[in-house]
Amino acid sequence: MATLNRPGAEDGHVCGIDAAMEVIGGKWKVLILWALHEQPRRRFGELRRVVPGITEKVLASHLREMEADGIVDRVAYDEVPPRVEYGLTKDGIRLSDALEPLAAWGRERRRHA
Amino acid sequence: MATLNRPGAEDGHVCGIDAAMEVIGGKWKVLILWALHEQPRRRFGELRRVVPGITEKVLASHLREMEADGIVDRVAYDEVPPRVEYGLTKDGIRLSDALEPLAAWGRERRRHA
DNA sequence: CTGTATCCTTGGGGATACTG
DNA sequence: CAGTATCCCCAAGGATACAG
Repeated sequence: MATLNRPGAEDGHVCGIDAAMEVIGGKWKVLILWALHEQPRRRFGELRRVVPGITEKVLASHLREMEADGIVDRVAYDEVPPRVEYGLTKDGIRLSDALEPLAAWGRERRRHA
Repeated sequence: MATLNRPGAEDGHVCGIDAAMEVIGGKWKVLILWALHEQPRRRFGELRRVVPGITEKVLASHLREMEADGIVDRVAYDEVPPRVEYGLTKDGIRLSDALEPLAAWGRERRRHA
């Protein structure tokens, strides 16, 4: 187990979790991650449908941030009408896998709620 | 793997993760969790020191929310000066364990950053 | 279809002072 | 020591319109 006030944490992170939290901290990011983990190569409009309640603007900005964080990749096909497919990078897949125990905890908790 | 648009998700949660995210979503909550996982029975002032940057007000409100969520327990001793000790419930410990892979992901990512 | 561009709102969190 | 009580701020997110 890592130490909280570990010497050498000059990057502003005291443990690995908060570094991860910065990446998945956006309001809808884990849902987007989950959607792409369930089925990759999803299109923009598809994601909008599968993540109910999100607006175009927020979906777009979240996707862009996740791209910048190296967990989502974007493939644009030069067609008309335009087609864009989103998927997970290797790192995104590993993140998604790392999220599974947390998801199990949430499911379990809901069962007993 | 759970389905995103699972029928029967009338509680507003589409998968287990977002239920978990609601619990750990506060800005400092994972750090508090981590601190109590490392060493339970910590006192208020101790937590304030070990979670650098947090204010009294936010620490107090976070602790109260985590208590309400059933992951933190609070024991007040009737002494003067007052003494209060915070720890994790069973559920809090399980949550903390479920967070470990995520922490590992964050640490790994920092190594390669 | 896949997005920008604007404008606006809200509540989570910060600063500070105070109390039992 | 372990917290409340106030006041305040601002960035994340929402609504809507428009564009290539």
